[in-house]
Amino acid sequence: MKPYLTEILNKAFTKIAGEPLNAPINIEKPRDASHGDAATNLAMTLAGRLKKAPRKIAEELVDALEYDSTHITDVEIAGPGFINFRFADGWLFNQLSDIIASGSDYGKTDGAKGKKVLIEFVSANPTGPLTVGHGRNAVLGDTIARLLEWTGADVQREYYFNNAGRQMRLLGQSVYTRYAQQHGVDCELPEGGYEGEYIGDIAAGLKEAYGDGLLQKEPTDAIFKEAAESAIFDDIKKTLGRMQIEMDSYFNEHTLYESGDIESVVNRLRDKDLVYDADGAVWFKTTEFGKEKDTVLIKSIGEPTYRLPDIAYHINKLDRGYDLCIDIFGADHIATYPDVVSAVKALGYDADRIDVQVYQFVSIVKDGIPFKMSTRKANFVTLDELMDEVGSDVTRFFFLMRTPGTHLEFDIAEAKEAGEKNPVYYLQYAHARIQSILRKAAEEYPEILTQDTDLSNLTHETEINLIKLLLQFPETNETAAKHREPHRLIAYLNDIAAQFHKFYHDCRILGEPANVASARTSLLKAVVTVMANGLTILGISAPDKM
RNA sequence: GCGCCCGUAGCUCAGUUGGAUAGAGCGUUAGAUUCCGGUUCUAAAGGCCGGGGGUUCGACUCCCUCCGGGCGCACCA
Repeated sequence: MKPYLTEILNKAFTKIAGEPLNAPINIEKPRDASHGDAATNLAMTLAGRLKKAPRKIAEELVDALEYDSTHITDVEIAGPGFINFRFADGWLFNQLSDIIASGSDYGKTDGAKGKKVLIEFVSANPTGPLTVGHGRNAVLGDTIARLLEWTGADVQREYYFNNAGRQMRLLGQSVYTRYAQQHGVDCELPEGGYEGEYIGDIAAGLKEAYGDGLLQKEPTDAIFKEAAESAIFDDIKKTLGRMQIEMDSYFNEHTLYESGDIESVVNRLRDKDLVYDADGAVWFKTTEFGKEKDTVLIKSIGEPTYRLPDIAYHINKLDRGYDLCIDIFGADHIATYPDVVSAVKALGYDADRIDVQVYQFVSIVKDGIPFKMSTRKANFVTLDELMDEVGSDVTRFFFLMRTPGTHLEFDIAEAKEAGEKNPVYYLQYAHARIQSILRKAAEEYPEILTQDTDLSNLTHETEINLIKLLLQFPETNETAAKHREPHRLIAYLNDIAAQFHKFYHDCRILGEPANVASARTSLLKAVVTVMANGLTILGISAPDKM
């Protein structure tokens, strides 16, 4: 409907102004249904350009407006100069048929068609199981990816990790310690070593495979680190799988060294006179980009800081030809990405192709008290533990229901008892209930499966409102994808469920005349389509029975 | 001290690129339905949108300032 309204408004403008508009027209759904189904503020925005009162412009526009009465039944001017439109029922019925015909494709748009997108998320180093803290990142990243896919983008999910460095060294040594202890050797974890039980499990695995054959090895021997990395990564992938998340690629930071990308970035920045040596270290002139201090890229001991591979990684992604590279970052990384953007820009890339989404931290409340999680100290709640309690659907829903930009207080106890009172059930229940009605309707009215349905039997206000709501699904997906905010979709599905229940209350199917039952059944097919498609985007199941 | 995020109903939160009378859920109160599926619906009460300035036809939304909370400001990742 929007393209149509835009078209007729453009024509009307040309008629009254003698020139084309050449400006976007804002069309939105009024908050108050009494203001119609769509409204534009065009007359108000034109007040300056035409040097006339908004209401006067609105009158001229409406006089000049030519519209198809099978689409629109009413046009009126209201308030300071809004032009309100009311849709024709016949048009709504046609749209409803389209929804049913589109089925599992309904809601897909071409807003991001042809775009190659790489979305990097999770990216936890393999030092331990994924925790509730990683959950928000993982679920947000995956759901944003799904939203972009529904708007036509070609999306690649990538997990970036680093299996070198101090933390991984400590991890290997910790495995050695447990391995030795399991053979009766009296030794202790290195300072800052990993205390989690899973370290013992990995050690036990080595014991089973090699007996005591590894006791002679040094604690720093690669075999311990590699065993740990492999076991932990298997776990991480399993956990992600339980959450319906599958990565397309895993990118090891190390490859940036092997390929020479790291060196190349430093040299290219040096060529631009943005890098210099001082105090034995290599510095990036971030003061050129408005920062108070320059930033170390390579420490005096010759090891790069994490910023350097970060920059190289982003250059690498852009060189791989993605139109858009999205990063899902926790709030603690908020200060680092400006450096990456600065470097990328300085090297001649379009920084708009990098989109960093920062979400606020999840604070954990366990047994009524907040506590700080630490992977090293084994003081955490794993995602697996959480899913054992509440399942994948509730877990995903919990992380998605709020704006990414605000803090999420995750009360473990509340999530565990969430069960029946959790809002996700409101959506799933609506879906299951509709499926049940459809099953019963098919039994009672076998003829509606074969006959054409006359949708004009949908006359109740609740029915019409429901159709109008269903039609907002594609736009909701567009908006949610554009803003990278899945919670908008949740809010919409909530509206759908509520509006359906209103319908359920007002309009019956079983026991009604066949023509009415048939039309209402069609309506419910469309509702169930939107609900199922919406839940699919969220990665949440849409059960037929509960 | 500097930078970023947040402050909306008793609680948890929405609020589309600045739009018309600021919404929902939970909780409270009063009703309806007892049904096609137990988790349903309707209504009421509840608000100086943290405070104060500014921008304009119009501000929860944009700018400035103050207050309050969180996070980040390493030759750690």
